[in-house]
Order: sequence, then C-alpha cells, then structure tokens
Amino acid sequence: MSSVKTPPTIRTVAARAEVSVATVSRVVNGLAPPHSPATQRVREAIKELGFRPNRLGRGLKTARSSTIGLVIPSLANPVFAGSVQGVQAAARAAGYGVLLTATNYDKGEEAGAVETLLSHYVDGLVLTVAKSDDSELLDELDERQVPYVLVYNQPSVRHRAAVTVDNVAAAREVVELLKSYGHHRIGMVAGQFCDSDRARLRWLGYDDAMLRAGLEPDPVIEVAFEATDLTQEIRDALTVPEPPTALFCSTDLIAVAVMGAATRLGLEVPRDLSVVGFDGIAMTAALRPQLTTIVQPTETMGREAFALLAKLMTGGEEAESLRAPTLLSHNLRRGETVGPARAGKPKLLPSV
Amino acid sequence: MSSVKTPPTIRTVAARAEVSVATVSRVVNGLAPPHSPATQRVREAIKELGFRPNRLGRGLKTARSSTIGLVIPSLANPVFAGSVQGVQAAARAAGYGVLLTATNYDKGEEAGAVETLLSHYVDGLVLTVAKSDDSELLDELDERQVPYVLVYNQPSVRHRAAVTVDNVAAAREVVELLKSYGHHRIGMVAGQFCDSDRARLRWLGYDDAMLRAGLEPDPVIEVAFEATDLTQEIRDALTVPEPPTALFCSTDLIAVAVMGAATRLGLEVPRDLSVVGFDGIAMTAALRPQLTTIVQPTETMGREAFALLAKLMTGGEEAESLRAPTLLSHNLRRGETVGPARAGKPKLLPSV
DNA sequence: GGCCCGTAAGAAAACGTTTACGTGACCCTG
DNA sequence: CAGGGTCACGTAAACGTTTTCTTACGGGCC
Repeated sequence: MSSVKTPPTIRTVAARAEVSVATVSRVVNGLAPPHSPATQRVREAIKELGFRPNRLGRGLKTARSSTIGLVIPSLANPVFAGSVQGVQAAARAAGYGVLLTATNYDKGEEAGAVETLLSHYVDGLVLTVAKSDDSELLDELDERQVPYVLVYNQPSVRHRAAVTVDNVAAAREVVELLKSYGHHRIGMVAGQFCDSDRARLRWLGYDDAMLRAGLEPDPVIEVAFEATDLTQEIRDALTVPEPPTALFCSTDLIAVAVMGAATRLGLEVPRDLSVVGFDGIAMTAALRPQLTTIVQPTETMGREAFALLAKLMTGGEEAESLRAPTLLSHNLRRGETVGPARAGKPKLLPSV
Repeated sequence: MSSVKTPPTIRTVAARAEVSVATVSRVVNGLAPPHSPATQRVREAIKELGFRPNRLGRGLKTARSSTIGLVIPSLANPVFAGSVQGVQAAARAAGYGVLLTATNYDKGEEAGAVETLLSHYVDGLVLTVAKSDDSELLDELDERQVPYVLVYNQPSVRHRAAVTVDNVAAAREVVELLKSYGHHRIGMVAGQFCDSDRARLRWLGYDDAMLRAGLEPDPVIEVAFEATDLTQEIRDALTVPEPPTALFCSTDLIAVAVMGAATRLGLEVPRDLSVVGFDGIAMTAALRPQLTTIVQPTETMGREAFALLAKLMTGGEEAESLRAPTLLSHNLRRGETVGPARAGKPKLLPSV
C-alpha cells in the first residue's frame, strides 16, 4: 500500500532498452552515436520511465556536483538580492544549482559559510566579502585551488576574479555633481570600513575628488549597515559650526535612512540638504523625491560573475587571464535629491 | 608542482588510525563508543588530516543530501528576501544547505524549478507559488511524497503544510482602519490574481469588509507586480465620477509605486489620497511619509517554515498533523499615509 | 567452569554514476 | 583477401559513504 516507488536508475533503463548501463550513460551524456538503434531504444526507455540521472552518483564519480555556492552579506539589501538573481538565473540556464548563504556582515561567518559550502562539494563560489585584499579566506581558497569570483568587491591585487563597478571613479562623479551644484561642504555617511571594502573605496573616491577640487573632506560619519533610524547621527553631523550642505551615502539603504532622518529633523530634501546614494536599488526610483544615486547593473553583475566562474571551473588554459577585476560601467542617475547648496544654516527641529 | 592534493577520505583516516573504515564512519556519526581507544585515535586522525565527510558519498548511500530547495517568485521583492533569510539561517543551523531558485512569477517556471531541485536530490522544499489550491505541481509533490512547506501561500485545503499570516483578516483590518478615518470609496490595487493567490485572498478580505461595512467595493485595479511607474493606471482610477479617497495596495512594492504616481499627479499623501500597503518591508518604515501597512514577520516565517519542513523530513508519525496551514500573527503598522478622507475631488496635474 | 549475552570492531556489499579497457563487427585500402 | 583502422557497445572497476552481517572478546550468572 504505502510502497514508495523508488525512482528509476540507469540500470532500470538499461534493462528496459536491453543494453548495458554504459550505453545509457553515453546517451545521457551525448557521447553515443545519435542515430543507432540502441540509442533510440535508450531514449524511449528514458522517456517512458521518466529517468533522471542521479546527481549524487554522478557527482561522486566525477567529483563535481554541478552546484555552486553563493555567499553574500545579507539579503535585506536589495542590491545583493539583485546579484543573487543574476547568478541564479545564469546558473540555472547552465544546469547548475545555487547554494545560498548569508553572512550578516560577520567576518567570522564568512569562513564558516564557505566551509559549509565546500563540504557540499560545490564546484565554485561567487562571493561578496567584507575585505577582498588581505583576506585569509581568499588566500586559502587560492591555495586550495577553489574557483571563485567576487562580486561588488574590487580587489587591488590583480590575481582575483571579480565583477564590480569602479567604486572610486563613481564616487568622484558624485562629488563633481555636487560641486557643480555649488556645494562646498560635502559630508559622507558610510558603513563601517572594517565591514566593507566597498565603503572604503567609495570614501577614497570622495576624498580624492574633494582634495582635487580644493575642498576639505569632512570626517566620515560611520553608521551601521542595517540602521534604519539615523536621526541622532544626522543631527550631530549637522550641528557643527559649518555643517555640510550635501551628504554622500555609501549605499542607497543608508541614503533612504538619511532622508528619513532629514524629514524628522524638519529638513526638506533637496532644499535644505542634498542627498546622494550608491547602488541604484529599484525602489529608490519610485520614491519622491527620487534618489540621486550611482546605479550598478546588479543583475548583469551576477550573470557576468557566473559566466566568469563557469570559465574558471572548466579550467581552461586561459583561466589565469581571467583572474582580474572586471569593471562594469555604472550610471549616475540624476534624481531629485540634489539641489543648489543652501546658503544659511538649517534650523533643526528639537529632539523629542 | 601543480599537484592538487586530493582531500582525505574516510579510508585515509582509517589507515592513519589503524582501524577499519566502518569504525571511522561510526565515529563521524556518533555511533561509536565515545571513549574507546580506537575512537580516540580516529578523532585525532580526523583532526590531523582535516577530514570532512563527503556529502556526495553519504548522500548516495543514504539517499538524502542534507540540502533543501527553496522556490520563490522573485528576489526583487524584499518580502521574499526576508523569508529566504529566515529559511537559510535555520537551515544552516541544522546543517542543511539551501538551493535557491526564482520563478519570476512564471507558473511554467515553477514546475521546471522544482524539477531541477529534485534532480539535485533535495530532501525537501520550501515554496512560494502562484496558486496553492488546485495546483498540479503540489498534487504531484504530494503523490511523490516529497516533503514541502509553503510560505506566504494560504491553501484552503487542509492537508498542505504552510506558514503564512491570515491574509483575509488582515485585509479586513485595513478596510476598517480606512473606514474609521471616514473613507467610503476605497479602491484596491493588486497584482494579477492569476499570478498570486495572496492577492486574491487580500481582495477577498477587502471585499468582505466593504460589504459588511455597507460600502460598495470598487473594481480592483490590476497591475503588474514589478511595475514601477503606475502614473497612468492611478490617473485612470481617479478620473471617474466618484474617485476613491483611499487605495489599499496588495503589496508594499505596489504601494510605493502608487505613492510615486500620486506625487507625479500632484497629489499629496495622505491629504489628497490615503495609501495602505501589505508586507511591511523594512524600507517603507524609513520612507517619509512612513507607509501604513500590514507587517508580516518575514524572517520568522522562514524559520518556522524550515522547522516544519525538518519535522516533515524526519517523517515522524505525527507528520500528518503538521500538514495544515500555520497562521502567524501580523501587525497593522499605523504609519503616516492614512489621513481623513478628502472631501472634494482632487485636481490632477495634466499628463506630460 | 561452562554458557550466554552484550559490546566493539572488521569485512564487504551496496548506493548510481562514469570511464578505461576490451571485443567484436564493419569498412576501407593495398 | 589480409590487414589495419574505426566504430558501437559491453564489462567491470572505481568514486566515498553507510550499514548489515560477522567475528572476537570479556564478563556476569548459575
């Protein structure tokens, strides 16, 4: 009665088609003569039985699982969700499964996550890590010859495969845009540098552009990535002798939080304060005022990353040449959150 | 030189500890006497060699992969990202890997995705599908005795495991809230019903509450899930003899788009139009005005779903009793997008 | 002291594939 | 027609585990 019928194996098929298992395997893998009578019978048998090769068996033999691992800081940030979507789509098209893990911006978890994935025998990894330069984790992957591609990380060492935008250049563009609107005091709000080398690179671009423009960079306002209420931080940043008239935020999520804080402080964006983000997550386009930000092609980055990884995994001769950062082009979206620099000091609402 | 050292197997360990492979296996699985000398030696050997059991080999033998499949419509909607995060965290804690697939709201892809996952020999599935009631896909899973748990879906048939909120009741609450603000003409903006039974249930609650309150339900304004510019649709909906003074949106993403459209039409929320969402995605709390919406405990739902799935997979006796929808409690967040019903007809900006 | 039972550990057979190697059958060439 | 070469297919040995069945070894009990 409750007999669970076990799925057909290559042997069942072989019996049905009256051939050997080897022949079935060859047909499945496209190594058999395409029109021989045996092949035909095997094809029929496969169809009739609904046979699907068992990946575990195959994996055991070939030492590959047709599965890749994907490590990201958090799904709460849509920018990562975008790349995941891209990786996943590309992987599925190529017959790969995607094993997902989030690290919650915790460096310790990164290593654990990778270890777990490797124990699942993934064939390669797509990673977004905190730091991509002097990373023990990446060093170890290099040593163990595990193929991997970084996304969003922009390593300065040349032998790591990565897909990203030029964070430094993009940040410079932002500063230039703000300057063209007459801003002189431009602040930067960023996630903790130690948790994200992206934040650091964006700051580098900011700093460089400020100096180049003859402006004095403000000390960076460091905030938690997931913070949703930044009222206090922004209030503090604006109650100084010469408060910034514009804030460049290292992510869109932070920018949205900053805009919320501004409203709560009685400021109007962009009249009293200009705000610029970085990432270009979809929802910020629907906001009023629409966020001015650097748009990254998140899904494309994911697809690109998988494509690269696929090449690394098949391990061609040219693999070495692939181990270098790929820079995709970004796009400065001119939204509605940047306006002319305000002249006087803004009046803040008292805190409740 | 380029010799890739192959990872240690159970046999390597056995040799090193001078025991049989069976003993090693037993130690690894905790079936060996905890203090026998042999066990000690095995433990040492494992540590020294850095041995990790090969899941493929194990899976092949035990017919389980300690991997589950996760199917969601899209990662672009943070509400799904939330549940993924929950599932993933719980799964990892339990030693399971998570294979992720997105269907892009495409019913055809659902079946394909599941098929792919099953070919990876996942032990169970966590699904968010378009329709959970008369679904061929779910019927087939039932028949094949694949353990699965639905998330966000709220099947009316009783034998399907699911974790969700009470969509109907929540929608009723929304209508009641709006009514308490004096709204009589309340419109509903929803994703296509055929693509989401959630949208349908929320409409059901809306419809029921309207009738019960003696109000006349408007015809639903159906929009695409991913639509970002709804200006035209909202304009049309408001240029009728008696336009709605409030719009209940079936998702937060739609609500944000509606608010954007309202601004573009020269309307101020909530003065000219009240807007309510559904989902409670984090960013809508940071928006000004803050969105009034039904908050679902997304991450908890994910965790809960995995917990349920785990029980189903170990297939206890009591498994049958688990196959029923679990309703988690939601929360009506009173934000700033609902105000008193506007008396006159709003003036819309002309289209550009 | 003989018997039985419980416990520890080994031998070996699976699990579902892929693939190196072998064996005919066939064709082509000289 | 002999010889070699190609091709289609079969045989069987892996891949790394788990697990059933044995065997061996000590005690405890009468």
